[in-house]
Amino acid sequence: MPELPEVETVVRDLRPLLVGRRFTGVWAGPLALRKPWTRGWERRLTGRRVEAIRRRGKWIVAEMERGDRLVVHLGMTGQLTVAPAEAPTKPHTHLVFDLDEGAGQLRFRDVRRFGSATLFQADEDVEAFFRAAGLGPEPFGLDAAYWRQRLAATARCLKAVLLDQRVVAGVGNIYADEALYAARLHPARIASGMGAREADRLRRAVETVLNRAIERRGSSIRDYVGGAGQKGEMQTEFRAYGRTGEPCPRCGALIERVRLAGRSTHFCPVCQKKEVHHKDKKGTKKSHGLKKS
DNA sequence: ATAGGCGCCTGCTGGC
DNA sequence: TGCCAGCAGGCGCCTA
Repeated sequence: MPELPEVETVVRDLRPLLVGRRFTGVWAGPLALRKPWTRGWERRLTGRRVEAIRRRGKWIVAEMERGDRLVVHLGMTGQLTVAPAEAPTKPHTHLVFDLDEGAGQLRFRDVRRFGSATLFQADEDVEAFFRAAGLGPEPFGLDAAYWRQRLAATARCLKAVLLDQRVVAGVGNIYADEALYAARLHPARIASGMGAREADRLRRAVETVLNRAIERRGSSIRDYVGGAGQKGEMQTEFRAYGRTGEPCPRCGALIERVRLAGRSTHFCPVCQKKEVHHKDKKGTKKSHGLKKS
């Protein structure tokens, strides 16, 4: 569920609730998450203060005093929230951290258990972990050359490239579709066949879509909530994702759904042309006015 | 090396 | 009403 905007919202919500607080008790349920929980974690975390919390791609990193790093991934249905200690614990809650000074509890809930929580000893270990996974750069402020180069280097379709966390970290299925729609690029286009201008359209569309989603506090379709438990609003602004059979907001053609890179993919078959237009040679720069009727 | 497919989990929805 | 296939915001492992 959570892509970069959702994870960013969680981190921003949690920051004032967690930073400076101490874990006074730690509990883990019996069901395993995606990665085995670190041996001796209760002892290492109990009594420790949270110094900072940050995001990297779709990962959440809580920086603990004395160097330990708690690294959380929300998978598809993960929720990381602070709640009052007396609030009922919902089903599928797998980790609970008691906070000092009546600040409540940090709780990790995850119905499908595709999420994970891992304890590292130091920042260097977290960085080594991200490096081993090949985690790519954050998608903001990248130069055009980076996109052009990464797209040129692969014969995969655009949808697959956007979902690849090694190319750019943080884009998932929703925002891949929304960015391709905004850039008017067909998701099945082969990445290496992109022109420089198209590559730059995609670069800008990814940034624009993600920034807008952060402003709207992410998308809540089913499970997603921010760090204080409230839903996001971006789902009301989807142009392509989940709108199969509805009219395209730009041209009125019906949004189609196909399967690409193993994922449901939504696009407008008219605005997002599969074949490249060769008409933008020199003279006809502003030819987009022609596609009326 | 790289690209595609499957499995991991649970819950919900739509069609028969 | 009931059942079951299909689907879901992600990722890692296996194979060709």
